[in-house]
Amino acid sequence: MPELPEVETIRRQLAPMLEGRRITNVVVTDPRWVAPASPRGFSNRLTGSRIESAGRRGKYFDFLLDDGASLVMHLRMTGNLLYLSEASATPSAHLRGALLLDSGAALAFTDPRRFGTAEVIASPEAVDAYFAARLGPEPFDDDFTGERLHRDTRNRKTPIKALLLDQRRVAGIGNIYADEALHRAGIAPHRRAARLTRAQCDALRDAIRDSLTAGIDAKGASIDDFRDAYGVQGSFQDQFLVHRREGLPCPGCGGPVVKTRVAGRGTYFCKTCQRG
DNA sequence: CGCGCAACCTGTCTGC
DNA sequence: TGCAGACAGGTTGCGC
Repeated sequence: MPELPEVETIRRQLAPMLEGRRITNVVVTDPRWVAPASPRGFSNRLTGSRIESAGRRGKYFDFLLDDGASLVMHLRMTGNLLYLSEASATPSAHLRGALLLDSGAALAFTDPRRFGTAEVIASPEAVDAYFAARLGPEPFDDDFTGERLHRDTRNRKTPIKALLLDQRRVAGIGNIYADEALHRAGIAPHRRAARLTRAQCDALRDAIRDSLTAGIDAKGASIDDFRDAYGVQGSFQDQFLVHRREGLPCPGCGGPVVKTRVAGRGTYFCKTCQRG
């Protein structure tokens, strides 16, 4: 579910509601959500802080606090972050924790599969180090170029799809947008990265941006669990070119989309349009 | 270092 | 209907 467009959709909705608000209480209903911190320690650390901004890096939320620390969250597979204008409306199903705000609203984290995380990172420098260790360039930043992608693929025999899923190469792409971008670029997902030409890397860079932009415009893809900050489904799943479309016609040639397995993930592509 | 894969969890769907 | 097994959008750590 939550790849860059889904996280960005929520971030855009939350930013105006959270910025300038003070956290009046924090409830942790699943200790795993904040581990290795303790629920009490997590709650005490955040209570009284003001949220300065709602940022994003890759698939991570980065809520900057007034003391320079950041509250960093990740939805992993099935997490949802819901904005509730009335704190009393906090959902009970799969609730992992909630922040109560001085506006009377609440931010609730739900997650059936319990992979999602929340943690406080003490300083801007520590946040930079945290992301630098895990994430490559943002797909829309100037330093993510076809040239860079070409350089990063040299001597790499891993399938290009596996490389796109590696967050240190480029941040924010997951299984959905990897399939969609590779189709747009006409590249087979199992193609060895080192075999891509410079022109293909240029095309792939553009295809990644186009796929992510389309996803953001559609307010994300809701295959199953994903909801935006107001509990509403996205619509990008209705525009998928190949992902989850096994046996359905390829929008490029009309031939059947095939399902295979690449990098351990369910992978969808068109054998005719993706020969590169 | 590069790569593949299991593990972390729960829910849902498929096939017998 | 019941049940075992496969599979699901992500990330990390381990073994080779």
